[in-house]
Amino acid sequence: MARESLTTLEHALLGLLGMSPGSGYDIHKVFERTPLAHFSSSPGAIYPALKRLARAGLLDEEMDRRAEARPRRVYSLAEEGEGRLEEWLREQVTREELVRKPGASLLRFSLMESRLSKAEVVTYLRGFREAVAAYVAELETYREMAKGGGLHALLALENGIAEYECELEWIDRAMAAVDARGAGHRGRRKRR
Amino acid sequence: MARESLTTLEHALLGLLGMSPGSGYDIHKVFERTPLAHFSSSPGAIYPALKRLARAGLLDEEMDRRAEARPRRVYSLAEEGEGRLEEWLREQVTREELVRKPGASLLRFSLMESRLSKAEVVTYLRGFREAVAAYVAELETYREMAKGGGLHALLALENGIAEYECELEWIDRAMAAVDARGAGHRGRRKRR
DNA sequence: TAGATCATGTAATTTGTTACATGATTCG
DNA sequence: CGAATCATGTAACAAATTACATGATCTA
Repeated sequence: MARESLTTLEHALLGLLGMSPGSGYDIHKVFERTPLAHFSSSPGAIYPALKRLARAGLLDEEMDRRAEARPRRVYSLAEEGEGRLEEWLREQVTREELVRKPGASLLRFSLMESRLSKAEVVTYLRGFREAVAAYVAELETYREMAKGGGLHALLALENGIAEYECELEWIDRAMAAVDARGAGHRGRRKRR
Repeated sequence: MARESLTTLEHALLGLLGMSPGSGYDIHKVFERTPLAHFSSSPGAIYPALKRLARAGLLDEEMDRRAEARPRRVYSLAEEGEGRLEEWLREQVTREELVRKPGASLLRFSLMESRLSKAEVVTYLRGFREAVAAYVAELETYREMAKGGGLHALLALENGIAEYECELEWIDRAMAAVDARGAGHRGRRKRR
């Protein structure tokens, strides 16, 4: 059992349920009504994923039968799940992830706040920055080639470059913001 | 047969083969070596998709057996495929597409150059701009909410806002560039 | 009290991923 | 002449989408 690696959706579920336990419908609402919306809120994706994670021992499943209502299955992060989650949170941003899983790097950033130390967060952002900068450089090399092609192709390429440059600026702001804050939640202020 | 709507990959295949016919491996190379890389270059995605499109009558499949080499199946855009492609190219950008299919709106832009008139392109960009602006406005409303949450959540939200604002700037530049060029390829300079 | 929407899912189908298979050609 | 890489796929499997199903509770 237990596929080696989890999907982005599964990681998102671990992260969200790690913040506060909830049911499939709670997750559905988050995906429906917050900017996390690029995940599908379709039940056919969420419920089976929760079940998979529970079967794999990464989530605890608990039946909630207060009162009259239909019983709801409430999921919370199991210990093994914490391990897997933090392992994922510590993964560096790669070119591959940048290109093939847009949003994943940012998702990881937004879920690491309470689980990684400030130093780790800064390291993560530094790696993020490097990966983006390298990709921008790669895209620049296409520019000459694209000049031979059509106008739209060139513009589309420039869209990509601009987008990632904008990401770079954000990363710098984010580093400053993280830095400005005192020692992180898990930062364990230097003893005494 | 013929599912109602095509996937983004299938639309991309129609667009690429509409520019110049080619084999599955040619497509693979494009996805592998150009910034179109967010499509999977895996043969398991490409070859079946080509077959589907050929079966549906949107692509023409032709066996190329020059000389010694293994025969390659060369695909080109069929007439029905042109219709479907142009139909898709004329679709407006929606919030849904922006959120759930990142990259699709830009792909459409880059494939419409030789098939839509300059006026249509400008209209498309105008719609694109509106959709992005509306989405930025939507994200702004979350900002207040996010202040209650953690720092990372707020930063992630601001990343989204910054990214789409950057997209707005690009759209303006693109409109200017398209406009600056003479009457478009399909623009049929005013008679005489 | 009828209709919406909350809350929970299941099932059929399609798509995409990963891994494998195969033969030709080019490179060291 | 052996290894890489070009070029073509197939097969098994996992995952996501779409559509359906069901009952409770709120609301006009």
